[in-house]
Amino acid sequence: MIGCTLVKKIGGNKVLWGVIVETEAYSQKEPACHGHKKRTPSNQTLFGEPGRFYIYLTYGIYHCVNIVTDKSEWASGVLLRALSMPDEEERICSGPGLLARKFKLDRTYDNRPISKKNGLWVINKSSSLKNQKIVKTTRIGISQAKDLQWRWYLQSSRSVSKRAKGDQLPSTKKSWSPSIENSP
DNA sequence: TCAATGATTAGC
DNA sequence: CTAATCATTGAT
Repeated sequence: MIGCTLVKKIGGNKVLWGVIVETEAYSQKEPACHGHKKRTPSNQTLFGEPGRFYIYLTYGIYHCVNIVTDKSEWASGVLLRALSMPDEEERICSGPGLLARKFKLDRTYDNRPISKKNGLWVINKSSSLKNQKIVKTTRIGISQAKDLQWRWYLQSSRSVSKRAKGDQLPSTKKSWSPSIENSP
């Protein structure tokens, strides 16, 4: 999903968009996944059709946006952790809660299929990241299965929420940011 | 390190 | 029913 553009329709003919630069994977087979134990009304979207948004409230304050993956009856998804937005919006979506806040996404968007018709969709623009390095590392903010390296981020992006140990973006090097190429 | 904040769940 | 937990964030 890294390099894909998340797009939300806002009002008549305007859209809000940003490029996904950080993600995490979750699977029923490991204990950090919401669907690891059992299917409930709150996590059922995760067990449903792939290609839908799974959105939940966390810590009472923030929402997190996921894309359901794999197959029905098997809980798995990708958490969108950070977006890079055009121009002056740098680091405004650097964390899953901030991302959901900026795009005003909540439970009303839960279980919606990814589609332009529904006002929230994703476009594959990952070819714009040609020759760009993707860092693979451990997930953040979980208490179980901390060892799995199921977090990925675009090394050259300043919008990544938290960098892996030892991975500092040199101030001399120009960071990656979205261009017209990534626009919907 | 810790508080804010509320839905959800484990346990009785 | 109650207490603990939680895929977070921002401030210290």
